[in-house]
Parts: sequence; structure tokens; C-alpha cells
Amino acid sequence: MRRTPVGRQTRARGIPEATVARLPLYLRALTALSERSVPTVSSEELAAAAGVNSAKLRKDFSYLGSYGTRGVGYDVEYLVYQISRELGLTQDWPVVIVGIGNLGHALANYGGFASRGFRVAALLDADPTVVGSSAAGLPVRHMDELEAIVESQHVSIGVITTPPGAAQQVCDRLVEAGVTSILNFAPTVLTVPDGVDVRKVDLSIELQILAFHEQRKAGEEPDQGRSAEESVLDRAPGPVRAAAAKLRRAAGAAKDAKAEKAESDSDRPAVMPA
Amino acid sequence: MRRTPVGRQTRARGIPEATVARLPLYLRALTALSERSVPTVSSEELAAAAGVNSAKLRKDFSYLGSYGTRGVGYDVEYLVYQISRELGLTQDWPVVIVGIGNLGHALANYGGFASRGFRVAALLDADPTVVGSSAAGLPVRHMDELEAIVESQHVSIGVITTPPGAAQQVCDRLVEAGVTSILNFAPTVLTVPDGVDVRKVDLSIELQILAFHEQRKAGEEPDQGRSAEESVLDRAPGPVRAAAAKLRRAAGAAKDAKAEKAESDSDRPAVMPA
DNA sequence: CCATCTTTGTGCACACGTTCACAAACGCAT
DNA sequence: ATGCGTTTGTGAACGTGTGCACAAAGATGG
Ligand SMILES: NC(=O)c1ccc[n+]([C@@H]2O[C@H](COP(=O)([O-])OP(=O)(O)OC[C@H]3O[C@@H](n4cnc5c(N)ncnc54)[C@H](O)[C@@H]3O)[C@@H](O)[C@H]2O)c1
Ligand SMILES: NC(=O)c1ccc[n+]([C@@H]2O[C@H](COP(=O)([O-])OP(=O)(O)OC[C@H]3O[C@@H](n4cnc5c(N)ncnc54)[C@H](O)[C@@H]3O)[C@@H](O)[C@H]2O)c1
Repeated sequence: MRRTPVGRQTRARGIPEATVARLPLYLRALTALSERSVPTVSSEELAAAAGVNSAKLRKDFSYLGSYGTRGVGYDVEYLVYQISRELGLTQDWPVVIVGIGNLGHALANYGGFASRGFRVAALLDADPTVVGSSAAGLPVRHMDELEAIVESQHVSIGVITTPPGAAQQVCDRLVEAGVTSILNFAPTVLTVPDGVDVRKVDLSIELQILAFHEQRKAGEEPDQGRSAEESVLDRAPGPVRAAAAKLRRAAGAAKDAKAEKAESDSDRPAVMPA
Repeated sequence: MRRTPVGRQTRARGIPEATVARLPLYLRALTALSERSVPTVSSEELAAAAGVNSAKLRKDFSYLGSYGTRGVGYDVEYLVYQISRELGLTQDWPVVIVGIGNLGHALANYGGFASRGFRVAALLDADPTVVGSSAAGLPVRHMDELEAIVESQHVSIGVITTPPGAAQQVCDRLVEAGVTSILNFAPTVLTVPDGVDVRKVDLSIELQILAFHEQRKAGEEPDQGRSAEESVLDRAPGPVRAAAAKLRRAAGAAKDAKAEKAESDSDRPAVMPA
């Protein structure tokens, strides 16, 4: 009598996204252990090496199956293999890099690239003065060859390091050629059809997030006088806010805000009008 | 009389982390609108430009205060100012980059760096053959000068682009010198004291995540014969698994897994022994 | 074979994040 | 003023992720 709720699809194989994002971290730590010929490792030790909580690590592994031994820990070599397999690293992934400027060059030269199943299939650029030069031993080829390269080498992953203005166009062409995963370094929101994955690496965003926290740290020491600049009007209920909004649209927005430091109220939370 | 429910941290001014991470995205879209002199924008339009859901955007903005006008939308200039202020971009953030190799060079040359309140205060390296050269008009200085630079220029953000082996050591020194936010490009888990923020940018992890999804896409077309390689023993309950584990530790792990393809059962979900 | 010690695997509660859906607020035309 | 169309701001439902705590599994030693 099967009381299994009939997983309609591949529900069983559903590894949480947060877990997937941590698997490479575990893999890195395990590889280091493997190189030191450590045979087994406990969840506590491995978690420390990966910089996560041990319960989280055990739960993550539980999605892959039960690969540990109670009282002992995990077999390092076996885990390396299982995680590699789960991440698809037991096969070779040819990658194209488009836009061989400062960043593209750095990536092409990056050794850690090839170390884990990723192989640079080609470097591509649109600029004729760049095409023909070489980076990291590979020739830079012209965009015209993109489609042929992607098809002949079965490239499914593309890296975009062009200026922001060209990113969407390059993306479209990659997708059209058959690429279904894109890593985007340009500060651009890419639009892609269903079935195509995009991940972005955005230095500027990371710095801004750091700045936010940095500012908060700085602003916590002084008692509470820091953000008196914030207009009380904007947190006030009812018609008062409407008036403020009108004012803003009428006059020069940004400057207004500074002028509006009327009463320096405390940190009253935003109240809704009923 | 604080009746705050013992927010472990600063709960009062608590803008959710997920929201903070999106603010730079909104800011970028808003800046583009501002340059086109668009006066106001609706949550729907802005959300599309930033690549998010409009309800999410509105909720994000609601944490900052009520800056919109119903029936109209948001005043672009005003929002730019408010978000900039919230992120701490109305002030200047001097930044040091440590490790001027391939990547460090690329970052030093990156224009988008300075565009938003971030200023490269210094480039630092330990290698005497690199020190003295220049990148993007700035001289590369020796690590010995780190402390003096951080202190005199009030640097609170550091970027690490050294090889992985040097990252923790460099990090410790940055922290010791007074840096409290670190952006780490080296594939290393950094340990820092409380009060120091670390964000990492890890190309290798991003690629591995893409590979995972790529593999999944590829594996969905063929009926189900792909992963018969996975041992059924590992999903079986009770003592069977124990035996499997023992075997693994005894013999050569990774190779074993391939040999274990005994019976090719279906996709029965992992069952627990009561 | 039993006792004891270690460590996994997971149930559970809670925190955080996302999305829907809609009343209230606003501009504008009449 | 009043009504109408538009758009915000948010309550509430839902989904995802995290961390505690502990029973049970296995190792180990007598
Ligand atoms: N350099 C960095 O450290 C850094 C940091 C963060 C983000 N970024 C982003 O990464 C991207 C590249 O940065 P960069 O500093 O290497 O820029 P870059 O100008 O040095 O290089 C861009 C390259 O792309 C090529 N290119 C332009 N249009 C193209 C097209 N349509 N098709 C193919 N190739 C094209 C150019 O010929 C050039 O070689 C930019 O979007 C930048 O904002 C760079
Ligand atoms: N190049 C890439 O595209 C890329 C991509 C992803 C990650 N990374 C990572 O970024 C880091 C830098 O990569 P790279 O290609 O620029 O390496 P690189 O070897 O070209 O440059 C490293 C620089 O750090 C300097 N350095 C070494 N030890 C130092 C120390 N103790 N203090 C100060 N400086 C020191 C070296 O002199 C060198 O100039 C590496 O950890 C790499 O794994 C690089």
C-alpha cells in the first residue's frame, strides 16, 4: 500500500537552491582535506572549514542522501565524488568568454577556472584591434565565429564581460546560438527566455551593500542624532504626507529634503492611518 | 522605557537584508531614468527595469518610508536621493585594493568604481617587482604602508585580490589596521571578529551553480536512465546502509560508487525507519 | 553481548522573504 | 465637489531557509 503522495514530477530530486549554492563551498573544503589525505571528517569540522553551521551542513547533505556514518563522520573521498557528481563536475563544461577587455583578460588568465571541469572554449570580442591578439595562450576570435564555436564545441555556458551597453545584445546572440547558462559581469539586467539561467557578479552592488552596513556601524555610536535629516513629514500619517509629496514634485526634490528638517522627532516607527 | 521585544540586534531601523541587496539595483535603474530626465516612475515600470516583481519593489520602498504618490508613482530624483542616502552613498568611501595581479589591475581600471562614491585610496602589493609600477594612474605601494594609509585616509573598506593562501593573513592585517568591511575575491573562507563585514565574489562557485542547473536541464529529457549510477543502497533504510558505508571506508571510495549499480530501482523517495 | 561514547539525520519551531490582492489615497476631468 | 481611473502601501497567506535538540545508529572497549 503506497501512501507516498505521488510526487508528480521530480519532486524527490529537489535540492533547495540555498543548498546548491553551498555545495561548492563544501567541495572546496573537502578537496583541501583530500589533499592532506584526511580520510574522514565530522560535520562539525567540515562546517567550520566551510564557514557554516554544522546542522545546516548535515541537512544539506541529507538532501543528497545519507552519506555519513554515525559516530564517525563523512568519508572525504566519497563525499568529494558525490558532490562533484551532483554539481555536474564529473563532466567537462566548455565556456566562452565574450568581451576581452580588462576583466575578460583576467578571467582568461584565471587558473582556478580549469581546475574544476570548466574549460575555456573560446575568447570572443567585437573589436577588430583586439581580435587576433591572444590571452592566456588562447587567440581572441571575432564575434562572427560565435555560433560556429558554440555549436561545434557544444558550449552551454557563456560569460559576458562586455560594457553594459552591449550585454543584452551579446546575451541574445549567445542564447540564440544555444547557450543556456550565462554569467554576467556587466551591470545590466539581462532578459532571457525561459529555460535560460542567468547569474550575475556585480562589484558595484557588493560595495554598496558594504557601504550600507558601514554607515550603520558609524551611525550607532552617536546617541541618535544622526538621521535627523530624515523628514518627519515622510513618516507622518494622513494628508500631511500628501502635501509633502506635492511639494517634492513641485520644487527641486533633493534639496527640499534637507530643508525639511523641521522638528527632530525621535525614532517613531511608520504609522499607518488605520 | 524601551519595550522593544529584545531585538537581539538593531531591530528598530531594520531594513531586511534582501531589501538592502536590491537597493543598488533600483538606484541604477533610477539613475538611468534620471539621465533621461524622466520625472516620475510607477512601481511597475521601475520593477521591470530592475528585473523584479512590483509588489516586492513597493514593499522594499515601504521600509524606507512612504516616498510614492498614489495614482502617480515615485519621483525619480527624490528616490535617487533617498536611496543614496540610505546606502550611505552621499559620502565618500575610500577603498584599498590589496593584491595587484590580474584581477587587481582590472578592478583598479574599473571606471564604475568611482562613479558611486567609492574612491581608490591606494593599491597595495607584497611583491617588490610589482610595487612601484602603476595601474590606472595610481602607484602600487608596498604592504608596509598599509596601516599608515588606512589610518590617514580613514579607509574602512578593503578589497582582497591576493592568491587564496595570503587572503586570511591580509584580512587580519586590514582588520587590525581598522578596516571593518571586506570584499574578498579569493576563494577562501575568511574569519573575522564581530563587527567586521565580509562579502565574497566567487567566480568558481557561480559557475558550479550554473553547471548544476545545466546538468539538470540536460538530464530531464532522457526518460530516467541517466542517474542509475546512484547506488540504491544509499537511499535504503536500516542496516543495509551501514554495510554500504563500511564498504566505502574499506575500499577505494569513488570507484566503488560506480561498481555499486546493483538493482536499478525506481525513484522511490528516501524512507525513514519510523 | 552489553555499556558507553560519538555523531549523524531529522522533526519541529521559528525567522525571513515573496507574492497576492485590495482598500485607501491621489490626480484629473467634469 | 464629485466621480473615475490609477497606483501606492500593506495585511495576510504562503514558501523557503535556519538552527535547536534529540533519538537512533554506529564505533569501540570490555
Ligand atoms: N574591470 C572590472 O574590474 C570590472 C568590475 C566590475 C564590473 N565590470 C564590468 O565588466 C565589464 C567589462 O569590464 P572591462 O573593464 O573589462 O571593460 P573593457 O572596456 O576593458 O572591455 C570590454 C571589452 O568588450 C568588448 N566589446 C564591446 N562591445 C562588444 C560586443 N558587442 N561584442 C563583443 N565584445 C564587445 C570590447 O572590445 C572590450 O574588449 C563592464 O560591463 C564592466 O562594467 C568590470
Ligand atoms: N583572475 C581572475 O579572473 C579571478 C577570478 C576569480 C577569482 N580570482 C581570485 O582572485 C585572486 C587574485 O587573482 P589574480 O588572477 O589577480 O592573481 P595574481 O596572482 O595575478 O595576483 C595576485 C597578486 O597578489 C599579490 N600578493 C601575493 N601575496 C600577497 C600578500 N601577502 N600581500 C599582498 N599582496 C600579495 C601578488 O604579488 C600578486 O600581484 C586569487 O585568489 C584568485 O583565485 C581571480
